[in-house]
Amino acid sequence: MLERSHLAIIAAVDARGTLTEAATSLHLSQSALSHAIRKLEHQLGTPLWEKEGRLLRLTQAGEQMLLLAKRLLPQFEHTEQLLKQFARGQRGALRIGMECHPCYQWLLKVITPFLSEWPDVDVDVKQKFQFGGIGALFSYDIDILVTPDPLRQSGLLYNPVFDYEQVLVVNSDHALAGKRYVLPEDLVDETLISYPVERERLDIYSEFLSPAKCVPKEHKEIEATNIMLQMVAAGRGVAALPKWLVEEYAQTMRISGVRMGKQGIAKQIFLGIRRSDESLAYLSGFIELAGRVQSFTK
Amino acid sequence: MLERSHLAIIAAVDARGTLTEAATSLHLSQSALSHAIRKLEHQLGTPLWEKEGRLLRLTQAGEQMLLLAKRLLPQFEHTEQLLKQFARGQRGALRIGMECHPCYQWLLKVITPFLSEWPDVDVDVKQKFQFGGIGALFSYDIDILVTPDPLRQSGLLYNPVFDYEQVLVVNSDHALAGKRYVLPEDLVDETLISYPVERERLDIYSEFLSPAKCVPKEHKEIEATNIMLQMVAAGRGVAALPKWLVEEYAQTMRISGVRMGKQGIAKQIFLGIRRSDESLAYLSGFIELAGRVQSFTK
DNA sequence: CCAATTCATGAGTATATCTCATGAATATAT
DNA sequence: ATATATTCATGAGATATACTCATGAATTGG
Repeated sequence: MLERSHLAIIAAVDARGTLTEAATSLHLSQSALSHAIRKLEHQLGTPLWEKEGRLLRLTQAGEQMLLLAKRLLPQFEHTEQLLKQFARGQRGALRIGMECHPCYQWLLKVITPFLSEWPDVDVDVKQKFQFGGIGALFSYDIDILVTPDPLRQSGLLYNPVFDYEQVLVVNSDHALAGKRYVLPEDLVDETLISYPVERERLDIYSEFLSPAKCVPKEHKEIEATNIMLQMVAAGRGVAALPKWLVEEYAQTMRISGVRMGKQGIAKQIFLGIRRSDESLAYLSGFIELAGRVQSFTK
Repeated sequence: MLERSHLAIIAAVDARGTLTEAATSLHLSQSALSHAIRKLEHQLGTPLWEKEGRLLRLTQAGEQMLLLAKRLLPQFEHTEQLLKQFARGQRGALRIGMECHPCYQWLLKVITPFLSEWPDVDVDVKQKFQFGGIGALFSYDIDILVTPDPLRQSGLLYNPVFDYEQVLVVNSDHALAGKRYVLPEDLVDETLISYPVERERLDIYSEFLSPAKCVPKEHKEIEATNIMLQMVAAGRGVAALPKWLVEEYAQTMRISGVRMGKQGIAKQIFLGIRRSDESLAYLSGFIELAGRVQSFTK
């Protein structure tokens, strides 16, 4: 069977002119090459070289093989380079899954430096999962999951990347705007605006309203953070969002954040990965970078 | 070093799904494959597969390698096919050199059946040689030499392919047209038309005129056989050509052939090849075919 | 929960490959 | 012309590689 080593031999002999020099360039003895050639020619049933004086000249069959060598050898080398980069974790595709709507703003701040620090790693962000974020991790649809719920499972690894407080966002002229904190009862006459996810996954219900058995007067769902805040600024409702996000928007919009409950709602964002990917350099690179960005936004 | 066998493995595993089936398809034991994979992954420094349940799934590095395999393996196979054809002598390029101008007509009759009998062999005909026909053979400019002069040399092999008589061609109304044979003296008032080669290589000089110390009144050189005969038919001169060729043209032109000297000039055409090419099937095929065509033209 | 199937592993063997020490043929220099 | 250096070829022995066999551990489907 024709092997890469055979292609290397024919290319080396062509490049160096003599068998002896080709041998040294391949870190082999001249004898080894001679034997290898003899064997190959015997297998193929046709000579690849003919002796001309004390040098060798390619036969037609040899020319064909040289053609193949010149075509294939660079491809072997290229892929070897690529695999070396994979081995060092320098190259790959990082598919990020999001289970935390407002985190998108934060994510962008991580992705920008990541892309320049890992120029050979492609990044993709996905937000919809058929079987939830963890399912997407296990089914290799994504490589890293941004989530506030670290559902510990064997095979997964969670890294906390930042803490924040979830606050109520209201119009700056709203009666609740100046308060130190709001109580569940304060919202029974309000219109609540949230991302379109199940209520069990909204902290304002699970950690604030539901324990007090309160519900808002109305509940609207809006996908885009920006629009959501436009609505709040227009006095059309209230929302629950990370404090840092609200503070950012507050510079250009008439909105304010108010603590929910006396203790406030403390949240934490985790990056989940498959344990088997733990050694991937660009993955740990991403997580490390995410930690740095946290302190920046604080 | 990445080898073809590695590409074969990754392709087989991809095609069959399991390592076990891939092993049998490669005529190897499952253990052999497992060892080979382990070693390769260790060399590369990166896993190519990850276990998923009891099956294997490709990593990103593995995907890259599979891509390479799907690209390169068919090329290996194609060239192997080609080399097999070379080995059987079914494929090649036959470069024919001509040292015999009128033989071109005859050669065409050989080439036509040859092309259909050896569909994978390309044919090329060359007529000009820097260092003569034999030099062209030795320098691999041509593979077969059509010549009337078999200059025996070690390393060359000559095969006679046909005998013919070189005759004088005259206009049918010429005074010499009806004669049994002409003598050198008959040509001293004639215009001789020949191919543009040195006189020593023209038989009409070396074997007919020169021994009798005769020269024609005039000597013109014309390259194309057809034009040469047009001139003869128009009574503008006489020429020396193979008898069979003259007889062919005589059917449509007013020309006749006349023997030169009482014995005539007997000629023989040889096909010369390099001894090292003796085993090339398509070469012996050509020579054999040339012999058959001879009897056809006789 | 058992039987079947998967891949992994260690040890021993077979095979292929390489090196060393030559030889024969050819080219180059004296 | 003859010596000398260089080429590729070859045989034998050493070394490294690859393969098989027997078995184990993990997973899956009935």
